[in-house]
Amino acid sequence: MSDFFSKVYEVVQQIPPGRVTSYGAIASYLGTAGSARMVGWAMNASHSYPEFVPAHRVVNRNGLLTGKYHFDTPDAMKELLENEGVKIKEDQIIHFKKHFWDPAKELG
DNA sequence: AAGCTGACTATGG
DNA sequence: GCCATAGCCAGCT
Repeated sequence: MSDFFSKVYEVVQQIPPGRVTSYGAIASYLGTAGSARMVGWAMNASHSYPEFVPAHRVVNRNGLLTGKYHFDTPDAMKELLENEGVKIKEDQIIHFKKHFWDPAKELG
């Protein structure tokens, strides 16, 4: 497992319940700004990671649940978020900015 | 081994 | 404000 993937998982695991962040924010925090795709790719590969990775708390910059179809069911991502108090409408997080969790800001 | 792909984002028309 | 284009780079075929 490359360092990049491990670091992505470590950051994602530190996202508090009810909070969300974006692929770009994580990439930027890891010093690989512009490689947001790799963060998404890491999520795609998170199933092979030995620990639980709350990939549902990572969405695109618009708060859109673009990765919902990569879960067991298309509604799994939405239900997980709503279970944590995050409202979803039309596959988009309501008050996204309010729930946004910036790793660079929260983790220093 | 060489190319394609993608859970993204910024930019320009 | 929506559509097209272009960087990004690791894994998969």
